[in-house]
Amino acid sequence: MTGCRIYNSGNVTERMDALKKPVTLHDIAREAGVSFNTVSRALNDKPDVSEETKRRVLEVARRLDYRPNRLARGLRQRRTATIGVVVADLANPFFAEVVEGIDRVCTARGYGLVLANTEEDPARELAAVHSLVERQVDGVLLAPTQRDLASLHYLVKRGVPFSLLARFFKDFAAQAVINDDREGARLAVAHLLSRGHRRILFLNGPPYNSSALLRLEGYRLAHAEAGLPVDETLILTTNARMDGGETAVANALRNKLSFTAVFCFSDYVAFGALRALRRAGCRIPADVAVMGYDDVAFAELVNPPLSTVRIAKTRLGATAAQILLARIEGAETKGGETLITLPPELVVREST
Amino acid sequence: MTGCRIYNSGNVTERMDALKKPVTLHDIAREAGVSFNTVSRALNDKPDVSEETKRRVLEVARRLDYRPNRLARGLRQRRTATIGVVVADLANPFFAEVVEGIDRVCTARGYGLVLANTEEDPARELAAVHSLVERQVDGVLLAPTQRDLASLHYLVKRGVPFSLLARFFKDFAAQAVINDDREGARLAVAHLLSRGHRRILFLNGPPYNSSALLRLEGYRLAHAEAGLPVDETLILTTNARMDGGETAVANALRNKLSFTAVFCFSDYVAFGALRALRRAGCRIPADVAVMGYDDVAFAELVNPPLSTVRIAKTRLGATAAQILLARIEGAETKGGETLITLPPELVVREST
DNA sequence: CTGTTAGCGCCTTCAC
DNA sequence: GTGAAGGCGCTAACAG
Repeated sequence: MTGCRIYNSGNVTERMDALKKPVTLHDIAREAGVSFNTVSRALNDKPDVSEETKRRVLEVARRLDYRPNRLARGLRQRRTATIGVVVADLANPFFAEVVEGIDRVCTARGYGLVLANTEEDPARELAAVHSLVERQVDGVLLAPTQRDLASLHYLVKRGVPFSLLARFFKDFAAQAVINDDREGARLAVAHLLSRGHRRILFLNGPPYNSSALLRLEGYRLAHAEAGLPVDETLILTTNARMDGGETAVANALRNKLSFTAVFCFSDYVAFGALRALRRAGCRIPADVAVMGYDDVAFAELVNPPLSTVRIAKTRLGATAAQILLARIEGAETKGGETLITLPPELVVREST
Repeated sequence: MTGCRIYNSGNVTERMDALKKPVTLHDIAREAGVSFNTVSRALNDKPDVSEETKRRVLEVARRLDYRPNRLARGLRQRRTATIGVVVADLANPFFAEVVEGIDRVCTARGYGLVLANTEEDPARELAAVHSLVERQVDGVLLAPTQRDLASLHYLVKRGVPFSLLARFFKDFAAQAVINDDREGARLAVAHLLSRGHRRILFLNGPPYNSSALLRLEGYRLAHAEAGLPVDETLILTTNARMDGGETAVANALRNKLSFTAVFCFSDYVAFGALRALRRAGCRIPADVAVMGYDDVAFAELVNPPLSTVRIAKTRLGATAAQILLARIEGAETKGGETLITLPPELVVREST
């Protein structure tokens, strides 16, 4: 609080201006005895300025603790060194880890992050994108709800570069970093089948979600490869949250659906499924086996440790950030599609 | 991609300007046949403008899909309708849930969030605060590393309102929303003592952390109330992450430290402890009981379900956001200290 | 009720 | 090498 106190001795006005207007280029210019844009050049390390004045300017700037106003700079330069990140649900550790990867590369390269949450609501997604564009972010990283293309259309219309996180569109060319969901699901289901399971409940995500679609293909493929039929009644749609898994399993149980294993859209969903199963007195994996997807940090800690499919989550985020920054800093116009697919990895623990 | 395609028919320049400069007040003004600040007034719903022109302006704005440039607005108004959030670790579900609470009230009141991660590194904390101030955020919500006061001093010097999340300083007056850590720890340890445990390993956080300090007091208090001595060798310091709990327990076991229960600084730490214990073949709670703190969503899912102390996490975040916004929108200068303490709640599950 | 004027703080172009 | 204008897009004063 020392900086707040107003001393009677000395120049009171001097003392107070810590609270008032921040120091600007003009203040430095006056103090250093040069014009205010010489200061600008010195601070930005531009060529046309003598070593001597540059030194003096930097010294004064440091003494006055100058901080550039990024709004002004952004307004002038048309770039803000910030990127917008739109995810579905921060409470889901999957996204938290993806954001960590994003944060790592962005911070390292001097970019700030503006975060927004959609809760899988397309209206919130569009609102978030609008808000980010209004804030003049240099680019957007987005896990789209996929209910519609409104937010993406808006981004291309405004010429804002973006990359998709973990999801992509078949009929809309865009950069995206995804996981090989079809293969991951195939691995998971093949594992379950190899353990002798024949009735595998599939708690999938919503059909407009590209991961859900591909994982369904993987589910079918694994069955086909084993020469086994698929019972369509075992394929359920859930929201991608814990409560989704919980209610889906509770319903399945109540409806006397018969199954010996459940494959979940995500670990997060699987956690809910575990809870419902446990509550119903099922032993895992003796009565029913459970598989998740993502390999979130907590997957190995739950009871029993969850078998799952690992996605390199921080790498996914980091990669998406890298290709986005490359596009931002390279040729602005180089739109085009780049689909980077990360390999999934089967992780067998004790729930299967 | 439709908006991207350039048609040969029609006015090509017209078609392309979707990619070029965004529409501004001037564009609307020209189109609507009024002056550009009449547009401003109409859009901001200012009193001095006729219903008729307002209607027309709004119509044109909507047709052109106008979005205000928030940099320009912020520069002019000296407020940006964004608040900065600085947390220690997004991978820790505790912070993820706190941020959810913050997000909820901020989004509802039209504020955006700029997020930064410190990883408990004071240098990163200071850098984050600098960056936020440069971006002219209207206020900051901060979980300080507490290693020093540099970032807080900077905020008061610049006159940026802020509130502290979950931590506070004894010798530095500031708004903060915290949990009653002393009481929470007392409840937890009393519970353990009542179960007959006499040698309770305490995996505390670092001593500069206010929660760690108070929880230590609670630990001692519970012992005192029971008329029991405290064995100082049972009090360990860990970083506040999963790996901290894991290595601390591993070391304790290797050093043949004798204990029948372990009380952890957080659920996150407890998860690590569980892992180490399990690896060493300990049965929980038969061989050693484990308690966490926070009651994170996953606490009830781990093996065995974790006894812990509940903090109202989203409420903590939401409350902090509310008092911050109140200060921002109310009298700017009303600094002062407000310490809001949320009550903890003992949650007994199967790990004790 | 509406238009004109003047910046917010910074960077860029163009003179000197 | 340095300084003097001009303007990014917007809002807030003051005229009319």
